[in-house]
Amino acid sequence: MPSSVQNKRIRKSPAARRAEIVAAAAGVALAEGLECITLRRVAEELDVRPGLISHYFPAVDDLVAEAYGNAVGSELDELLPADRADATPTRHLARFFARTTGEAYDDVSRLWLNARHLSRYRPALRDRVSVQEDAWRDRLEGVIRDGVETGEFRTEDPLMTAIQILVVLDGLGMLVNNASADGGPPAVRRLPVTTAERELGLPAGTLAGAPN
Amino acid sequence: MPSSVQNKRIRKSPAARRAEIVAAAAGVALAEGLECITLRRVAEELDVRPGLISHYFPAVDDLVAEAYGNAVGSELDELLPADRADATPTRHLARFFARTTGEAYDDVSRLWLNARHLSRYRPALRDRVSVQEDAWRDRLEGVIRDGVETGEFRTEDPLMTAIQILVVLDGLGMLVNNASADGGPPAVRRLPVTTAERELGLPAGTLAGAPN
DNA sequence: TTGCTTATTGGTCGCACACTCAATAGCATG
DNA sequence: CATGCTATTGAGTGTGCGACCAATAAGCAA
Repeated sequence: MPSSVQNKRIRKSPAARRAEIVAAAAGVALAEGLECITLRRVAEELDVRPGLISHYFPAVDDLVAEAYGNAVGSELDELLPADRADATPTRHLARFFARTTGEAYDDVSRLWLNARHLSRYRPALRDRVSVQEDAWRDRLEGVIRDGVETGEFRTEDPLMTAIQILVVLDGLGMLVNNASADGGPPAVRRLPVTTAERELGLPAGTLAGAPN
Repeated sequence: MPSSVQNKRIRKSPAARRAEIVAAAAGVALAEGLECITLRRVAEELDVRPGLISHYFPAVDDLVAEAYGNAVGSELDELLPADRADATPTRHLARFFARTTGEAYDDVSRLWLNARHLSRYRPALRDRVSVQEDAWRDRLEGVIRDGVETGEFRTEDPLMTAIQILVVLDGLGMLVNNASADGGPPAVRRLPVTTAERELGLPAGTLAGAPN
């Protein structure tokens, strides 16, 4: 008897099952895109019947929004941990750029691009994107503000600087599905770092390394 | 008898009909998005039967790519006319930014965003996006290069400058479906102009006006 | 006017989707 | 061990999509 067939029902607590569903949907979103979050696809992922997904998310749009928020939210925690007690703002920013420049970040770029486009048609998702946009901007602004206080950075408007960095990052992210092979010449890939160093009054190369 | 019902067939030359179909699809793409280019939707637009669209475009993906190329290509001609014999590079750039900053440009921003995401799934579209990307970059680089020659602009690397401007423009375009109301504070909306003036060694405000 | 080429139609097929709901069966509780 | 709650299933509905193809008629040429 093939072990892949699930002949016995597995009954879980609503909270656990719901979390499981969101996690599976987030995985699909990152790997294949938000429009691949379908009742059938997510159900298959968890080896349950599509009706069960509908039971927890009567409107699939809400699952899409939730999955997006989950994926992007935990990525932010990875990128700019909320409790940054141990390292300097400079090291935090360097870590930020090290990760956002890596190829592993492409899936995240794709997800942002995906979500920003799909927002056009799905109100629930649009709201979530706004929330995450604010969260990313606030978190980055916080780091910059800290750096200004310690004297590591120099900028008159931390918020504007944060926005500027994110705009450049988004602009490069637009190319992720397209850029011939590697994503263009190195000078282009380093545009976000260059922008940050310029706007923060840092010598070139300060944020380029790859610390812990 | 209602005039809206088409009881008599209208037979056109293949070239004319094909152009008509592409134009209609481009309109749908700009107004509603590339995923709304369906056999049924385009046929309705032209008051013909869906089968006719299939006849001219056996694979709908090719029509999508063609419609995108048509819309974005003619927008580029509007933005940066190929034969720029009459005005200075500065005036051309000012015109460029005047239009790209206007609200009327939002549909174009949406289309770029749309196309860049959809490229993930549709190879034909992906190729077209690459072509248009190159065209926009080359055209902008040309204007910058001219300006450097006349001494109006000052930059060591016209290509890199062009890319930088387009990246910022794309980054702002990411917000088009989302940005609360107007698209953020004025300082943010002017980011592309600010970037251009900085990178071209121009005094602030040089490119901000709205010439012819 | 007649005939012929072919642009255009009308109808159909199969697929994937979200959503609904009564029936079923895990499993905790007593 | 028996029972009740409810998580889970299975089956079905309706919609919109791309693709396919034989039949039809527009309009040019003879």
